[in-house]
Amino acid sequence: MTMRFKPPTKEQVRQIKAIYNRPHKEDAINDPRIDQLVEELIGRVADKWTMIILELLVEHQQLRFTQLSRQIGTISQKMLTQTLRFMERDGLVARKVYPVVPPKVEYRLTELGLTLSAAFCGVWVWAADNLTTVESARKRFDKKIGKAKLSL
Amino acid sequence: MTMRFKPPTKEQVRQIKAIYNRPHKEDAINDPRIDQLVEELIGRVADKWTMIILELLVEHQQLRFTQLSRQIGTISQKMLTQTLRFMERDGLVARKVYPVVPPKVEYRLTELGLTLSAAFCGVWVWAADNLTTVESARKRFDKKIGKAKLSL
DNA sequence: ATCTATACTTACCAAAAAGAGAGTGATTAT
DNA sequence: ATAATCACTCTCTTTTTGGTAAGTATAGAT
Repeated sequence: MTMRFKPPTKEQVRQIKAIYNRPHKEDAINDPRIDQLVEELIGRVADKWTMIILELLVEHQQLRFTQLSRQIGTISQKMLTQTLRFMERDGLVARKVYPVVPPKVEYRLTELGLTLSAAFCGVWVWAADNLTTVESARKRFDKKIGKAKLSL
Repeated sequence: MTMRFKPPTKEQVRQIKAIYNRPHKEDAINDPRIDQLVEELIGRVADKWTMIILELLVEHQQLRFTQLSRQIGTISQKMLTQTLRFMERDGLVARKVYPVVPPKVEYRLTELGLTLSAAFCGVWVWAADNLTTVESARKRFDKKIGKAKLSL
């Protein structure tokens, strides 16, 4: 049984860094205490609204609060504010306030935000490539086991 | 103002696919209906427990229920079962049941699961590289705005 | 006869996250 | 005078999530 796909090797890590045009810090990869922080960071950053906002700002360069709200359509003001605040705090978006009335605030990605969207590219590609695989796996599972088993 | 970091280009996407050793399906990238599914899939897959289990199974090849439970330490049985079920349904882990008593069940990653862990590699690398950047951004924000602003 | 081990399932409950909707404050348009 | 715009904030309610603790089935060990 040959394995066509393997977990990422150090060489892959190096190549990925090269694609994103970032210097290779050997030690950061092996530091164990980083794991927890990385996990927390990914948890924060890999949520629905954050990813949508990231995509929209990559596409449009800069958007105002209501423009974002309208583009997303289903987000509540509360969630939009909250998500933008967190992203701002993490240094992913920059907030530019114009002292006019009615108020005007523009959001754009920082360089860090842009690199994050680039980093997500791999996952995005994976998801796009494996959509049908996952869907058929689900169908197979549901047929065999029944959906009831999933709601605990 | 030169921009050192840019969002992923088509060429980057191609290179990433090459690293993960997968064929390049041009059309999948531009299909709009994919966005939603990708988002849902990432939301499912980018949660705390899923990522931890993914990492553990990459490292240990196969583990039994209680072994996973002990390795993680803080997970409840309920969450472990639930997460494993979802991963199985999505075709990320394979479940091997030995018909013995007391029961014995082994979990291992499928090929799909392995490719997912590889795809997350880019995000992992990003998080590891930008940990300090994010942390100092947070400090700066908290000093200027005050933490109170984040709890809505 | 009782205890242990395994891989769960079920019912219940608390906490956290998210949505709905009204309010704010200043200014320009009607 | 009234309404509309914008970027929020605040409160209240609903939904979702996750933890706890108990139960199940069966075989072998003590």
